Parts: sequence; structure tokens; C-alpha cells
Amino acid sequence: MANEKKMDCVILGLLSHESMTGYEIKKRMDITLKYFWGASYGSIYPTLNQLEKDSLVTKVETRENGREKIIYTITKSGLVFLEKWLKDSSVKDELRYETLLKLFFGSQIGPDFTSGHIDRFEEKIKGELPVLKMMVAQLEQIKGMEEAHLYYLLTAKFGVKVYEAYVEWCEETKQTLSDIKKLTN
Amino acid sequence: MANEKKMDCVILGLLSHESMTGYEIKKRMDITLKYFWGASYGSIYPTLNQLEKDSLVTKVETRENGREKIIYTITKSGLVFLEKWLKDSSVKDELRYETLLKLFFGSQIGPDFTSGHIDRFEEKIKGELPVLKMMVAQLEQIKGMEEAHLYYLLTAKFGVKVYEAYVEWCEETKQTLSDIKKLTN
DNA sequence: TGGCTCATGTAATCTGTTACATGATTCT
DNA sequence: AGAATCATGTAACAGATTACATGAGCCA
Repeated sequence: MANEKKMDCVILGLLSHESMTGYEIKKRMDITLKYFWGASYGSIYPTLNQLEKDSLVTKVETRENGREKIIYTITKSGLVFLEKWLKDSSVKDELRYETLLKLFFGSQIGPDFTSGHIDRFEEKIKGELPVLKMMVAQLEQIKGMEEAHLYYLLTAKFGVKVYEAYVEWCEETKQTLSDIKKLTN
Repeated sequence: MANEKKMDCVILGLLSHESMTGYEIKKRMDITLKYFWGASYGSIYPTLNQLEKDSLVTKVETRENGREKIIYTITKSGLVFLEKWLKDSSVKDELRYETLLKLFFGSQIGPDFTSGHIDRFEEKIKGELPVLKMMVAQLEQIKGMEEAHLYYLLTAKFGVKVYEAYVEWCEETKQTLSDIKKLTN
């Protein structure tokens, strides 16, 4: 169970909320999931075809304003499959931060270059924090929220909490690096 | 530059600290880097062979107590390659947490199952936190620390900071989930 | 008219994991 | 004697990214 393709499950999960096209799945993921789960078209479209072959989704080809669209809908078996994965206790949580790798080997290049890596990391985080905070604020305003939005809110709060910890750590780390610099000068 | 194999760089980085065997590289990574960069023998040994072909490392085959060992040492070109990567500003930082994915789709299975996922996540974190804190404590005790250890300390502090944020978030999330449960009962 | 967004898809490639295979030594 | 650890490696497979390819509609 731990080894099945996760993309299957993510797509089924999104389709359990709403029927969508592959293009819309990508957009939805880029807004709601990208902070902890990324995806590209190169994995979405082939997965959708496979899911259809396995009868976990059905497709309807339409044409809106001349643009062809393939709208996918989750099936009963799809929901069963999704639920089985969701209830399974085995998970794989993975963090791969090249920034930390470059920091770890920082003695090779010294505090100045290393500090640059931390700066860029911090900037990226600080750029994304307002977006996450806005998400949280917007979700909290909704009265009588759909249950799905409540869970979405929890993941957004994770983002805020963690990103704020990142920023704190960045500040402390830059301070230490500047101390190192003084010592070695 | 952003797309070269990272395993090359990690191994070169470790060898820049000290000459080692593939087996030792794995052990070292499991202690110091596993919180933000994992690896398996299946990627370490082939990478070492490639690095040797490219003259970025040299190898010496020895025999210690009858056990064959291949000790790898970084070359001048290896150091140049490492430095080039370390100074390059492009990085890829990636977080893939299946736990968050299962939380995001929590409405499909309800607060009880979802809370279980958070519990297991929190337990794993709480199990690893003391290890990280011990690392930090030990590193901070060393007087006249080697520079490399200072950078190691900074990455360990990242772990502590972030894991503590995780635990806080877990507590808040479990509280919210228990509130949801009361509302829907 | 030109550029952006909508929309779908494939092929090459990369990178890594898992499981297997082997064999010696050390510890209990 | 048997289990764990030391030590090296391969083959099959999985999973995903990148770049490419195509084409239509919308906006300025």
C-alpha cells in the first residue's frame, strides 16, 4: 500500500471534490497543494488516461467556445480506491532542501556565499507567506464552511506556521554567519 | 547547473571533509543529513564509480581485518566541481508530505481517521526531536569548533526549530479536528 | 497582428528506490 | 552456532520532470 502511485490518489481526491479537466487539476494543485505536493502536466495527463482505463474515473469530451475539453468524473470504484488510501496509515513524508545541503557544506565557500543562499531562501519564503496568510484569512471568514474547506484551512495553517519558523531560523542563521565572518576576518 | 545530479555533489561534499568508503558515506548521511536529504546504497555506489571515471575522486582498495574496503578521496577537480555547485545560486527545495495530502482530503474519511494521521506524524517528530536536540547540545559544547561543525550545527538547529513548529501545529490541528467531531456528532 | 492563456498530450531522459546477491567478521 | 554488522554491488522498476509538439481563442 505504501508504494502505490500517489498521483492517482491526489487526482482522485481532487475529483472527489469536483469534476474537472486535467488543466483545471493542475491549476487547482498549483494553488492549494503546491506547498507540499507538486505536479506537472507530464504526470497528470498520463495518470488520467490510466485512471480511465481502470474505471476509477469516467471522461466526457465537450467543446466550450470551440475549445476541446475533457472533463473527468470520479466513479464509485474511484471513491473506494481513494478511501482505502486515505484510511491507510502508512505515509511517506519527505523534505529535500538543497539550500540546507549547501549550508551544511558552507565551510567550503565561507559565510558570505552561504549567507547568500539563506537570503534567497528567506526571500522566497517571505514572498509566499502573504499568499498563505491570505488563504487562511479568506477561509476563516467563510461562515458555515463546507467541510472540505476546513481541512484545506488546516493545511494552509501548516504552511504559515512552518514558514514563520523558517523566517525566524533564517534570521538567527544569518546572525551566526555574520559572527563567523567577524571571527575569521 | 540547476539540473545536475545532486548525489554527486553530496558525496563530494562529504569527501571534502574526510576520505571515506561508500558504506561510511551512507552512515554519515544517515546521521547528519537524513532530515533533509536521504540516500540509499543503490545510488551511492554507482555514483562513486561514476565520480571515479570522471576523475573527481580517486579510490584506494585496502583490506582491514580481512574485510575489503574501498576508500575514496576527493581530487582537485572534485573540489573545483564541488565549489562550483556550492557557489551556484540556483537551488531546489522540495517538501512532499503525504500526511498533509491525507489531511487535505480529510473530509472523505472524517476527523477520527484524519486525527490518527496527525497522531502518527506527531509521534514520529517527537521521536526525532530529542536526537536533534542532543546533536545541537553536543555541537555547542565543543570549544574551538572546526568550521565544518559550525555549519552542521546550523542545519541541526533548522531541524529543531521546524520540528518544534510541527508539534505546535499538530496540537492545534488535533484540537480543531476534535471540535469538528463535536459539531458533526 | 502578436502575445498570452486555454487545453491536451508524448518522448526522452533522469534519478532514485527496492530487492536481491554475496561474503566476511564480530558479538553474544 | 547464529545473529548482527561490515562492505560492495547490480538489475528491475517506478515515478517524475523537461522539452517538445500542436492548435484554438482572447485581448490589446
